Amino acid sequence: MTTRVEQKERTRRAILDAALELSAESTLAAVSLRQVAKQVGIVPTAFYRHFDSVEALGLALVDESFASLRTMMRDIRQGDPALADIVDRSVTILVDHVHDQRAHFAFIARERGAGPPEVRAAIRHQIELFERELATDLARLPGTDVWSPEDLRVLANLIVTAMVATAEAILAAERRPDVEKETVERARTQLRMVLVGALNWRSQP
Amino acid sequence: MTTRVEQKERTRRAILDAALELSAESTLAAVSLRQVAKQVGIVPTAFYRHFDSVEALGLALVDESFASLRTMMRDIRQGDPALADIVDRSVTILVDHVHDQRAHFAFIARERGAGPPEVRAAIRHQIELFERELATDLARLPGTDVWSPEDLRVLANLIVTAMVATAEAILAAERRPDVEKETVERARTQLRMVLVGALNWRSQP
DNA sequence: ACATTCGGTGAACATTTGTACACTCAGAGT
DNA sequence: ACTCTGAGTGTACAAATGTTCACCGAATGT
Repeated sequence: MTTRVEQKERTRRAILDAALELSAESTLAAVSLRQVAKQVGIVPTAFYRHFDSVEALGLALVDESFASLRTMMRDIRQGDPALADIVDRSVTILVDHVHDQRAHFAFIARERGAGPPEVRAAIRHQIELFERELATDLARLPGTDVWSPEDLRVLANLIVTAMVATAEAILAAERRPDVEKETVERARTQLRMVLVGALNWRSQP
Repeated sequence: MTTRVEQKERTRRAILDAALELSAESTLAAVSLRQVAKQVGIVPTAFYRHFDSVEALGLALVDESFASLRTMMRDIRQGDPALADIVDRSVTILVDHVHDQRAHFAFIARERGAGPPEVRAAIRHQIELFERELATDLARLPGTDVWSPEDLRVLANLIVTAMVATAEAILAAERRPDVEKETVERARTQLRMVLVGALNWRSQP
């Protein structure tokens, strides 16, 4: 026995999952409404009961994907800041979440560059918000009080860029643990390099 | 008066340009053979005289795009290494080339994440080669003699990642000089931060 | 001068696409 | 009990897709 809203939500989920899966080969822009419908097991026209278009579907997926990203961010904040192993912990959490939310991360990585303009813009905006949050987090770290707000934003941007690249590399590593381990180790080293740079910032020209 | 090979080459170019332009809205994966043909002004079947498929076209575009990237790399190498303003010069050259080869850079940025798997792989490979070249360049800089080859690769990867992100940001800035200027300034600062980190590397834990 | 090569043509095809429209029929509100 | 709402159905159609095939005609090699 199923209530009406339950059933609708279930179908909606099925559509989202189908789109996630189908877009994995290339792009959401290359996914047709009919493909999604077939995969879900509904008739094409029923799609419109849930989304106005495939693009609207894409925007919903962006929301969903970044919601899981925020969960990750919360996890990272969860620990003692100013801890020595903050780098290791952050990278580990990132890796775990990429494994956990593989489809979502892959979706963002793909649609960030390709994908309908609106979707692209939405992703860009979310990443920017992300950077801002990281910047305020960094401001709470000891030793950053001599930093200008702009430099903090610049640093946050660099870190986010590196982490996005790391996530993409992990996705590309697919099921090769050795490659992945190398990627993770690289990310840790890079973060440390950046931190060394940060700590010595403004002490030289 | 046109020789036969000339005419063929001209049509080939027209196809490449059309694909570059059409794929700018979303992705090459979403571009149909017929769209390309129509844009070029040839009949769909004539397309096959030049490429086996749209994917093959994509691979050709990857080659072309990276050829122009190598030109840029050569320009950067052209100057006195170990120069103090090496950062400024490199960033300036990057910006110029992004403007000059806008379509190619945009193509790579898009198809790197989306696009047919083969195209993705080709781009990934080229970027890796790029990293390697940068690593050997870095090895020639003074002060890097205490670095391990692995750390050099890691550093090169970080720099390339940041530069790719910078190029993407410049493309996203479109025709807004203020945003672009900010982006460029950010890239310079980031490179300096990374260099500060690099110079102090191994001198701390 | 003549035969050949080959880039481009044009018709034809089976599929797939997005969307419109009228419909059913079970759960929800009264 | 009775109506109403709305998710999902089924049919239909014009448009666009990739690929095939036979064909043309001008530049090319001999």
